[in-house]
Amino acid sequence: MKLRQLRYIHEVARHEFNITSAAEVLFTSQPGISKQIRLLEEELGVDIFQRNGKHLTGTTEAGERILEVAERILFEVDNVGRAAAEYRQADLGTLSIATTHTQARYALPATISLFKQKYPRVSFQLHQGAPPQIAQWAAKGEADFAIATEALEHFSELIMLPCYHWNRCILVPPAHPLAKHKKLTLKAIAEHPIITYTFGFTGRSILDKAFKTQGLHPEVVLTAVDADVIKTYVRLGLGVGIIANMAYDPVQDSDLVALTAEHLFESSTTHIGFRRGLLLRKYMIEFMHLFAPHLSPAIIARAEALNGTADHQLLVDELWPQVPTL
Amino acid sequence: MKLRQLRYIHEVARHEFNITSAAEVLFTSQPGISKQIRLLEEELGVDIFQRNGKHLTGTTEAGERILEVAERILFEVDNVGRAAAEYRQADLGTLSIATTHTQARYALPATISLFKQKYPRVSFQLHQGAPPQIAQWAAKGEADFAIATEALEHFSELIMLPCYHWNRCILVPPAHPLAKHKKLTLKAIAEHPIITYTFGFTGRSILDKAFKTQGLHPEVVLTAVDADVIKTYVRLGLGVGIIANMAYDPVQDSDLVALTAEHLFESSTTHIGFRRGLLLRKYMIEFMHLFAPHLSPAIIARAEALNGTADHQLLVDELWPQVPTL
DNA sequence: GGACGTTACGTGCTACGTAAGGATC
DNA sequence: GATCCTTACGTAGCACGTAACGTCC
Repeated sequence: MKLRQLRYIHEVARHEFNITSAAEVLFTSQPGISKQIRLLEEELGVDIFQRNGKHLTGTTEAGERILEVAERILFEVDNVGRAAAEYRQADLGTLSIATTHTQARYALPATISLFKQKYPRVSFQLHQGAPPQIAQWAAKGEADFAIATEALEHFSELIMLPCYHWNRCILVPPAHPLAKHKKLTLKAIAEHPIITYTFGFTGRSILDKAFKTQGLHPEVVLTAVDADVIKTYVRLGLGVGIIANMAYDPVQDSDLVALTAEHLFESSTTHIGFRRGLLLRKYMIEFMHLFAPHLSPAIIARAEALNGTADHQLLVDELWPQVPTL
Repeated sequence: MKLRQLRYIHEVARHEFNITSAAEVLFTSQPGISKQIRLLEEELGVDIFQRNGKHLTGTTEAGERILEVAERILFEVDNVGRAAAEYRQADLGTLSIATTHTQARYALPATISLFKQKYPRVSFQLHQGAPPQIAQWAAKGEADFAIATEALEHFSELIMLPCYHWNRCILVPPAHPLAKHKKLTLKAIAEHPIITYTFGFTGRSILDKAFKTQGLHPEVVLTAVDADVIKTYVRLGLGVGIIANMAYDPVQDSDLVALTAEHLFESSTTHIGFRRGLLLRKYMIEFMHLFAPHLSPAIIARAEALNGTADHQLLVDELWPQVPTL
């Protein structure tokens, strides 16, 4: 068994069992891959791929399991590279973050700016996506970190740490009747058309829960992935915006009125997640610390050591009071 | 990076950084290993081993981390082999169990006998050792299963499942004053010299705790790893034996009197543990099931999926009532 | 001086790419 | 007919073993 063979079967599986396109990505010849796959199958004594004549159509049951393990091996091989890079040049490397619009636009810029200043030689990548996709990127090792408020908790491959709590505000044009309210209620809000986040984004689930528990059924006229779109339609008078606090900019959004809604909704918590077993470079730890100061290197090391065991929740509970609220 | 190179550095590290002896074990030449190590270090851009002139003296800091990851890779490579073997010939393979004397002598024979009958083509190995060593064997992948009552809980690399609860009995010669007691007390026992298990074996810690909480300090005149030695000295009249229930054989030990001590001591629980991420062959799952019938394939699959996460304890709690008492 | 690691060198294996052949859709 | 995989074959690189050399203790 060779690492090369594992790379080949992995890439072929990723390319819907098309050897030709896998060969292109791997910068090698198609017959080479074909041959190596055969050799591996021969060595292991089982077929990995199902074949229809000469065409690969899928994996065998054995292949399924072999591919899972192969994926872990390739991930660990990357870890060897990271470990070596750390001691070769600690300030050189890559940092790939998968996150949502809200984080990328409002929460991360300050941290990234600081980070780039401190680690100019780290090649920084930011990938924007929907929460489930973000989680998957991190789980598959295609991104180092996932930063999001939703959908991370169901990936047992990810080690999750709380970064900050936040809540929402209500956004209306100055002339809107709600703008005069001293103390908003859910009932008052629910009487107007609502513009807020798409389901599955930026704590939308908590928002729905709040209305539901009071038996309210507001009319949501528009949902968007990002606050900028929401603001645009609030400006057009289409409805009342409900956005994350940090998405309201007192200067740029001075033509809108923001009313606190912290007493109306349970706060949400944004988490950072990384794949179990990911070898964390020093600059990665530093990045987490910059983004969430309570995540000290020592705390992160503990989270790594616990590695998702039963005690992880204890660590999070211990950490909880220190998590800042935005 | 090649798998071969990882095997080389792993084996060299295991052989106290002696390339020559590693070469012997790997059935290859010493210069070959030397060369490959150099190539790997060159490729990674860091030294893995510390050198004093031409002699290897230890690992570098980077090497330490690289070796850790390499070890995991090699373990996963074995998993690929296991996965393939499973589908090639499901009833062919090896099963290596690390356990203590007590388990090997009293708890396991019945299961092993059944297992060998059902899987005659599985090469079965049993390694006896002290609990910490057993745990380490399983954690390092040198044994598939660890079965013991003590010292397994502190290895986070192991997934542990409860097999059975058991308690102790008091063993005395027929003429001994305790033999007439209707209902034994700790105090009565503590007045006699005690012969029992060595600390760290077979639930010894629970035994000590029971006496301690009553403020009793019995004189332990002899400790042994196994009940056979204990019985021998009880027969010689050296003291009162305290052994595991299952170690008393009514036929063979008919010259001794066994008095139940279940009301005196907290019961102990024997666990089976396997390394996280170990690819379990069907016959391995079957073995666990034979040994502990409540460990059904479905339960084991759940334990595997939880993989030591926070929910593992919940599974164990759920399982607890079904764990038999011997 | 003995054990150990490295360098040098010749050999054989093997992974590769190109080209040709066959199967599938 | 286009796409895709396999077989065939020549080539280049590389890992290996032996032998010779240098180094450490």
